[in-house]
Amino acid sequence: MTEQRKVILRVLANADDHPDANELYHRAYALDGSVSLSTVYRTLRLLADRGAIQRHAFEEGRARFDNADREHHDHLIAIDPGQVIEFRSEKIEELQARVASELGYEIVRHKLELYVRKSRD
Amino acid sequence: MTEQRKVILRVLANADDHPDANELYHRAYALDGSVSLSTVYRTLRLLADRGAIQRHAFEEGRARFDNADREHHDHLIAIDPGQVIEFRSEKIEELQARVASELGYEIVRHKLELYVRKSRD
DNA sequence: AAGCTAATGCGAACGAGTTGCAACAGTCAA
DNA sequence: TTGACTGTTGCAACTCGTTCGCATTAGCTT
Repeated sequence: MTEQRKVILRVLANADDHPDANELYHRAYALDGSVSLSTVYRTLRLLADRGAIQRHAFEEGRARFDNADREHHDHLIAIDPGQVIEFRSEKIEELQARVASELGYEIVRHKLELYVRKSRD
Repeated sequence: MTEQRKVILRVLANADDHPDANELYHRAYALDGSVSLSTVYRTLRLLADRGAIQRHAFEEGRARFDNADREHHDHLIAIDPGQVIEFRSEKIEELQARVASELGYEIVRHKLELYVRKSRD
């Protein structure tokens, strides 16, 4: 367990938003100037492969990350300011499982993303 | 309306799977050797911007396309053979709208992907 | 302290997608 | 039919996020 990994893990643990690799690199670099972007990518890949963190591929191209120790949630993505909000609907989860099972499948994982804008009223 | 665009449109119209840009390029090239990859990308972007076709960003990185003249549907993706099945659940659509509106948003578009495997029973 | 392995930083390479530019095709008016 | 104007094309060079090769270094073990 190297110093760089410790720093990256600390940054991840303290992140309550959904930072991308570059953002994580900058936060880690601020704590320890010996962290490189390659190491951030390598560590993220390692952790995601082991299921220790969650990798999200939203539509913007780059990947975003969050801790996987929390319970499953879906994402509501505001398109103008690029904000990401988490939510969870038991009913939707149930219905998804039903749809899959009616077609003869069981769900391994799923992704529900609502791209939204503030409703004006 | 140039010859190249006609060919690309024809290929898109005949595609009942979800091909990516490169696959579409090869299919178009087979019909007309004067089609280039740039033009495929440019045409896809044009059509997607106008809503004439649908761009899907699944987890593999590259984008896949299908005709948008059909009604909205979500995707059920079998992970071992890589098959993509379309479905639609009115109830899920409703619940999504409710979740968003409770948080003060309205849905612009959404994406629901169920990654599944055949259920053994 | 020595030695071995695994992790690091750097820069170069990757793949999907975009873009600048000069050449070209379509369309329309005369 | 010609010419001219506008939009589209192919090519190569580029971007951006991410990965990789490699020589160097850090972290454990004895």
